[in-house]
Amino acid sequence: MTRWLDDDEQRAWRAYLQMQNRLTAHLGRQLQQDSGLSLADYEVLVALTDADEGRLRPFALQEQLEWEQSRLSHHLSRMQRRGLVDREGCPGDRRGAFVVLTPAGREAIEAAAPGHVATVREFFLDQADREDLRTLERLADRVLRRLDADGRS
Amino acid sequence: MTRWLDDDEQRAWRAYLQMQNRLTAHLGRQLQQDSGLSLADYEVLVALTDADEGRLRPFALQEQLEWEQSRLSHHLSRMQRRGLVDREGCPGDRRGAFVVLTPAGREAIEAAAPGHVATVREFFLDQADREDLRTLERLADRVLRRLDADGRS
DNA sequence: GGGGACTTGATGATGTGTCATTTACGTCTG
DNA sequence: CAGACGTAAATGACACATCATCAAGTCCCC
Repeated sequence: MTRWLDDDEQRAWRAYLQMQNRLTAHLGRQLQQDSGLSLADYEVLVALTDADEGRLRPFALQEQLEWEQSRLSHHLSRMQRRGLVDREGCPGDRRGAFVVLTPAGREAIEAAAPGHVATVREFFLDQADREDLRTLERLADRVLRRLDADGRS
Repeated sequence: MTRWLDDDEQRAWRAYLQMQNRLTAHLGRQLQQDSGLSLADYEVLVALTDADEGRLRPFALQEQLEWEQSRLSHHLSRMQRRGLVDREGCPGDRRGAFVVLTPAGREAIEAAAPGHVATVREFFLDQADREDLRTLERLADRVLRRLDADGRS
């Protein structure tokens, strides 16, 4: 006997889904048009920028981004083709590799970040007060814990 | 002068992004594995099920789903190939067409829905109380209004 | 009723994500 | 040190999304 969603649940869930879809689409379009980067590119570049010397092992990047290994590999190939990152061999573990931020990659992320942050602020953060943010963070953390619990079983 | 995110904002935004990515991935995987449908398939089938006689004009479907026209067209082609929907000519407007739910499509959505709803409940709704849902809905509505305001300018 | 503008919808090219598999190297154990 | 097992990463096939463009029909106004 399925317990379907009641009206409150239905409205909240749909509103959430709609916000997710439209906000993500909007952020992606802004980034793409203003900087020629996708949201995925942006995430990769941010992670590399935060890393020491702009270099990371792919598997470290993978854990940080929570991407599938194969997705990362394909994406890095495309970014490499565009000159945003480069791959280097890893001394000491010859299976391994390093992903390195190129100068062009660093330029791209530095040019893109202000506009992206401004857009996140304008369309999301400015629509929420501190209390909303706390509630959202608490909810998200609980959902994530629930997902973790499931994955590890 | 970019105003970067402060700690509270950073944490909330990241938690939201992470929840979004992982929850969507989890829901998609559950649906795919248990029913052989993608989330996109599911949305299309739900819209058709709600429609009178399981038939809709593609452009009506498009507005309801808020998809790009081309995405819908491609997706319908794939679903048609799999026998989930069918296309029919539209009397009265010979440009137009109808998308029709096939018996197989109806079976698929009826088989998939209970599991999907249960998963949404287990991983999302059960992690929120009524107050959380109200807050989320209010926030989502405000973000959506902001997006609307931008689009129409 | 003829011609432009809009609407409905399909298509091809390209970039992206996932799954399954492969390659190559490391590690541990008998 | 040989073989089994595990780990790092790449690859190929396919499903999906987006963009630009096209084809065909409808609407409207002169």
